[in-house]
Amino acid sequence: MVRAGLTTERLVRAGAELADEVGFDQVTVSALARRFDVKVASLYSHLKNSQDLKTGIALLALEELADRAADALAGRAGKDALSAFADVYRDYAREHPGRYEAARFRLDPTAAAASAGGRHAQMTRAILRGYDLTEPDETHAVRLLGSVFHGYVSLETAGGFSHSAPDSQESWNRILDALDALLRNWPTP
Amino acid sequence: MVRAGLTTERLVRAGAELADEVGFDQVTVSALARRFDVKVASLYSHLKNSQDLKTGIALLALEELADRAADALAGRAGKDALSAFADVYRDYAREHPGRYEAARFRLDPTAAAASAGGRHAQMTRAILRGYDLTEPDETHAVRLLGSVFHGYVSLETAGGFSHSAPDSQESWNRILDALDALLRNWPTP
DNA sequence: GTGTTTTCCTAAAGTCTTTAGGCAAGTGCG
DNA sequence: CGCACTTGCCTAAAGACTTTAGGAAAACAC
Repeated sequence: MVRAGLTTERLVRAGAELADEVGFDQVTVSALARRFDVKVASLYSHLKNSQDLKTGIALLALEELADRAADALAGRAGKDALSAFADVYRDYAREHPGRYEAARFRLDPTAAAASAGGRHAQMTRAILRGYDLTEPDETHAVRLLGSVFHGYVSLETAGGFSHSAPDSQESWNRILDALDALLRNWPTP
Repeated sequence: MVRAGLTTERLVRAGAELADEVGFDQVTVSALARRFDVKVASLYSHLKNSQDLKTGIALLALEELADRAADALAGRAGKDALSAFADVYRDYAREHPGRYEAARFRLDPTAAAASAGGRHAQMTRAILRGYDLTEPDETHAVRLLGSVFHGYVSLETAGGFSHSAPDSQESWNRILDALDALLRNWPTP
């Protein structure tokens, strides 16, 4: 019989597509096998288990997101960099909801260390270099930005801001304005 | 044989406890049946299905959270109200991680309408009455606060801020200071 | 006390995960 | 080229969860 040409790489990539189509939590080894028209057990030569597949998708998503962010940041600073960076997250979540969910998947410490998580933190710090913050305020600000971006995107994706005025896009713009103002004027107690 | 005295109410309540112990996504009709020492099929007289159970837990969590927030807000205004409100979310998530996850569960529109979601939005608006914001800025600010609180709590719960200085509690305090300053000084383009 | 309703049960089918062991398709070496 | 070897996909099977159908006994109503 003709072989399907499975590899871990291809499986993870297809898993990511599947996630975008049906949701990350609906990604299943069985569904993936169906997609390749192959028996379920065959996938276990390439994947340790179901968790392994999900971890793979999460790592892929974090990588892609970091790549896009790095691109967006090139040649920008200040508010410009802040907006571009934030938009990368929001756009990615809208284009690839399943992958975005995956990026929020709780990784075990080993996987987390090997992930692009560090790049994300570094880039956030790079943006803050356009503002006059010193430690520990810079770290507080990193955490604030992470919270706002993740929080907004996840509420928006969950449908929180649809069906009500004003438009979500407008809130997003004004929130970025507000964050810029805040960072330029970070309060000292 | 002696009856177990199951009711939807008791099942949902036990489901919430289970969620706090093993995580919301590990809450299963089977596990719940074991907890009541009863056969699985018996639960289906009280629950439409597994989704129904999860929705019930989500509604319970939203209710509890709204009750706590209402208590915390009583007699407070301004920064004081802001901090108290924010702490309710954070503390609840730390005390009841499973329930908090449940509160983030995507409800179908019918359940969402019947949920305490509206109370949460109303209370956020009440806090903002202590600041000088007019529409549509008030709505933008509601969305910002929701994003920060949800985002911070969910990153913190996922372990994002542990094992690194400064202490998460300190970031939380400084972020609340920053939000207070921002709301007192909301930028107009 | 009889009749009705409610509560829990047994049984069964469908899905997903994961492991064990097998045959055949590709690969490498003489 | 032909052979052994490795790898890739298969069949088989067991265990867990979900959900439905239909039955028996407990609780209740009069």
